[in-house]
Amino acid sequence: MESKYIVEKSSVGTGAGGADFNCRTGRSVLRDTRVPSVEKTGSMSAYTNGAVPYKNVMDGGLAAEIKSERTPLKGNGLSLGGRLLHDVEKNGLLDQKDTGSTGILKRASPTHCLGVNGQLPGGFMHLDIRNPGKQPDLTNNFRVAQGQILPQTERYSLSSSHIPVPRNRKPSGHADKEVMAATVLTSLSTSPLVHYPSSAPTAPKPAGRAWKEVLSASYSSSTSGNWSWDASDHSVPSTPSPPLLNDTNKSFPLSSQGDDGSEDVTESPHFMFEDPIPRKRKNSMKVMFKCLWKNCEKVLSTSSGIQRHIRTIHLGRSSDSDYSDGEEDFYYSEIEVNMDSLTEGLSNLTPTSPTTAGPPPIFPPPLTDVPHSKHINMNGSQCHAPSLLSQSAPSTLCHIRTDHAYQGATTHVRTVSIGEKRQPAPSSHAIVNKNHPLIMPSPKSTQGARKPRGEAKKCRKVYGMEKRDMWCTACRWKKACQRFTD
DNA sequence: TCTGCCGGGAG
DNA sequence: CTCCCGGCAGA
Repeated sequence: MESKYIVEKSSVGTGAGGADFNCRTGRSVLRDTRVPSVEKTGSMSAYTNGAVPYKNVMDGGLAAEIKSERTPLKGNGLSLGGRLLHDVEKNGLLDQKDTGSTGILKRASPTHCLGVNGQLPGGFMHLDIRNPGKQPDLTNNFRVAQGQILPQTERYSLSSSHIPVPRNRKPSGHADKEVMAATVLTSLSTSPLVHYPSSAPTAPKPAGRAWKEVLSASYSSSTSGNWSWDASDHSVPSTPSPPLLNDTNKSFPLSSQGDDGSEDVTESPHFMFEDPIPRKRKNSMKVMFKCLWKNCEKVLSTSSGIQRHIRTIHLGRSSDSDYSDGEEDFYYSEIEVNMDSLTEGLSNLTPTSPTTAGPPPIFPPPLTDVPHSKHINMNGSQCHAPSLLSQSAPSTLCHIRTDHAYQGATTHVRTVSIGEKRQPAPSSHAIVNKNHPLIMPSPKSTQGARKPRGEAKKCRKVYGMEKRDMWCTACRWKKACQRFTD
């Protein structure tokens, strides 16, 4: 067993890292300690093929093997001896599992699922993002993601893609210069993304990876252009065109070949680029920077300005200090403002929406075709970017779609058996809560209302432990007796 | 202490 | 999903 897992890991090229980014929700999957399912649903679908079915077979065999071992124990009906043996066997199993890198899997949390490679479904991010206190986690997760989600051999592409909030980021004043420089570079070339196929050093890049590189570009500010340009300095820039990644995507079918389980996942890489995004922007369009802090709709024309605003007003940091840990980046977004109707445009940017009610700050979906790189991670990775032509689209579109995708990916239709009176599974709560956060009754409301014990003798009493196999299933499972109901 | 069964883990 | 079991709480 141990060796099997080792083989699996090496064959795939990643270890527990992929496990941490199993963005499938639902108990069974998150709890599933088998590597294959994780890889099927996680990032690996974009990078590997062929290994997954093989591993499933092995797991199936393993399960069968265990089962067959246990069967005789069940049969003898002796609780004590059987139990002891059973426990020993269980311990053995556990020991084995411990060698299978299951611990990390168990810790996988939906809120840690990041759209690092733009493939992960689910609407988790905005949950975390709302809470400023979570930001460090967020950044750490980014780092973890960068380090683990990719096979070793592919990390080269991430050398400059330290997407997490850069603790040592240069002060925002410098950032503007960087932005300017990057923009100039960008304007000299048609689009940095066009170079991806030709400049790829080795094998074709899956879209996910190219996507990461694009993300990295916003911080490397070297050759790949910068999406976070400052509109105040450039009236009509030749914006780098994210949609070109779509072409990259098409060039490499590998990136889109996903197995069944990751269909919703593989859909994501091109979420940003589905639209034939217009490279030419109207002259009247101008990028502004909008504070996303709840109830704060401050819009400034420069990123440094908005960062300063956030830093001083919302984060409570010293205004004269130029220190920035980059956290401000999470609290503002670039918006594209039609200067012809600036007022009207801003009125549509209500940062909150009924479907995203929650603590501040709430991040509306990106309304611009040049979203801030980090916002691409947060919002874009979970939803198809709203059509860039539909600037007037409701700001809730992203979240709505996210929720749909989330449901589609998990689709928990809990079937409650007749005798079963338990509450819906927690996972169901989670799903419903996402859509109806305000009207969900508290799960606690029904707690404590334990079903009163019935008067009828149950299977246990009637048949006794000796004839346990005559018990009803529920009794055997220590559930509410279905045979002798009250 | 026995018993029913809820809640949750494992596969 | 089935199967199992720890542990709570009523009898």
